[in-house]
Amino acid sequence: MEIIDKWVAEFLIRCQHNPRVSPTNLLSALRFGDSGDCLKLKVSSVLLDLSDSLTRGSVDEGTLDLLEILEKLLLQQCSVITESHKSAYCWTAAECTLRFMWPLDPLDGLFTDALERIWTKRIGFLKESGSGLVSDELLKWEADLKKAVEDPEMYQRIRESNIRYTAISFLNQLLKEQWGLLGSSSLESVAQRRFRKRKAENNVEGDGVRSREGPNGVDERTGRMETEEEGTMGSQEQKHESSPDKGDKMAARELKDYLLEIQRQIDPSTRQVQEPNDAFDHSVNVTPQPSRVNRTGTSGQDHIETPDNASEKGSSSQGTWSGRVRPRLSSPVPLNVSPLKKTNSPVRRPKKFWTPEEVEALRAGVKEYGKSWKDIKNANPAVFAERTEVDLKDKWRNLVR
DNA sequence: ATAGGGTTAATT
DNA sequence: AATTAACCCTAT
Repeated sequence: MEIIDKWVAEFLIRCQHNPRVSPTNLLSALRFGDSGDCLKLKVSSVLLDLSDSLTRGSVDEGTLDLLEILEKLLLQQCSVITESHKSAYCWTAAECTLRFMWPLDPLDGLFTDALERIWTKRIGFLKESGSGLVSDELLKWEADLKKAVEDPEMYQRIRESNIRYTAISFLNQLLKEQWGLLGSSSLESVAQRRFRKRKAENNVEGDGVRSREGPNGVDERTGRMETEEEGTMGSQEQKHESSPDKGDKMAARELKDYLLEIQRQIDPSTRQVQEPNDAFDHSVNVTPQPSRVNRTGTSGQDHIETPDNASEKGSSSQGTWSGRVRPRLSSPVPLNVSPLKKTNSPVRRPKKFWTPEEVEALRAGVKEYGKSWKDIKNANPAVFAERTEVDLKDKWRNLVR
């Protein structure tokens, strides 16, 4: 797996909140192994998984797994284990046990099984391996829970307490801390470094290098690309306040190129059959159809919210990837928002006839929701995976005719 | 997001 | 040439 793939994956994990791109799809598509590299990527994905399970409202033994994995990764990174991490683990373990304390008598249900599985085996293993997650708090819980087997009063007290809330609070705190500790993604860091360098070069050579702007003066913002990271470029100067966002624009555009490309590979709904005029030799077949890439907001961090213009043709952006081999992904067709040429639809979506199932689902949908095509589509996402809301509307128009 | 007019390609 | 299904474009 190329390093740039890892970076892009990491970047996506950190900033994407596009529901159409499932992280599990992403990670399996990129297949990274067990090696000690790309730690940031792995940490990011574990955090994302934790985040996901929290939004699903599940605090279970899978959460314990994730916390243990996270500890290993952080140790490889030579980070310290934070208090929130320990507390989150401790309270999650307690919550996992509490879940089996529904019978009134401790010996009735699966409580003793859970005690054995979680506290004796799992945490026993942690103790053996000298894990930092074994805190005093955890040991106290272990003692209390084991005592509860024989002490009905203790059992009742624990049984009625709200452990879950505390566990979730600590998990949230842990997530917040860890995302913060990660800082900029590798991709962003390199992009920053590159455009800084370019800015420096441009300032040395005078004007000249400026590639022209699109016909419609682009108005793009690039969010917080300026956050600092490891001082690898210490000697590069800091003093160029003039034209501060020029480099930002170019870097953002490069990032966006990558994101569009990789998103097309990952997101099946933007993938189509092989284009006959495809001039590239890469193995993946991706129909260039930028207008179809659905970009839902990226939660405040808008690195890539750039209304594109047609000016980024090959020759003008020469310096961009100089000296670096662009990975095997093909170049996306530039989004064309030029006022002169309003139609920029290189290909028409291949015609696909409606199946009886789809028609039936549409009929039922209209019956239930009326002409709320969006609702109908959302009600049966699987059936209508290949249909847009407009498709539904058009089909209905045909049906009632 | 939806409605409605327009286009494309297949079928008659 | 007319009809039709699916798809595209744009104004609201």
